[in-house]
Amino acid sequence: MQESDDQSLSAADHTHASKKRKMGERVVVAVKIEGKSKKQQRNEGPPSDCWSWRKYGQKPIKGSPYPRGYYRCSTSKGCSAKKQVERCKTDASMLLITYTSTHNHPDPAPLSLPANHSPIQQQEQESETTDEIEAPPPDSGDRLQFPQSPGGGNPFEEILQTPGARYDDDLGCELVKSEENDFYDELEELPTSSFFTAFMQSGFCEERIAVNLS
DNA sequence: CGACTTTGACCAGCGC
DNA sequence: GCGCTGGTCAAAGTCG
Repeated sequence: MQESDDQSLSAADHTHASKKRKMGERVVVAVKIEGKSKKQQRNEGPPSDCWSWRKYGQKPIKGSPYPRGYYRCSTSKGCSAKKQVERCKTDASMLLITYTSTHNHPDPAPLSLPANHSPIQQQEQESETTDEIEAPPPDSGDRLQFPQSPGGGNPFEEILQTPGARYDDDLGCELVKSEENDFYDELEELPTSSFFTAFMQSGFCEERIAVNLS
């Protein structure tokens, strides 16, 4: 379904290249979500970032109770941008979004957050809890609540410019806590890669924390 | 009807 | 070299 024709060219090309653990640049973003009803899990997903994403796979990840969802940019046909969404194993209300590759097309639309960003709507905390946590669906809504950056500035920059910065403080997510944290340890390093900056400029409009894995 | 999600299978990288 | 694991493919089903 996905790569057909024109795309299969590049796809076939980067299918090999991008297959497994060799993804070049990645940006990991930690996002806290408040509403966790099933409804929200279904209709809302990872923070909407201006682009539309299409899910193309989901896999249970070893060491994590939650599956990881694989999304591909569907905004533009030939776009190779992808992202992986998984829940923080220590805090189901945290989403870890890993962006790989860059969009090879301009912003889909002004997408303005303010417009359709009905702020913090997650009053909808039904009684259904996280019993069935599944990989969050692609972004479509904005009912996710993102932590405010302490400085009121760009959360990315916050981290980028704060070498020892950890996002758990602001998010209330104890990401760094025990021996399992080698995973998160990797997340703290934030080399300002060109990819990252490009990424930032390309329409990243939610408040979230980004971490860069290298 | 088109776009998207779900799900199982396949393939390739990595560690032992 | 083998097995494990992660990432992708592709068919079928669902939804608007």
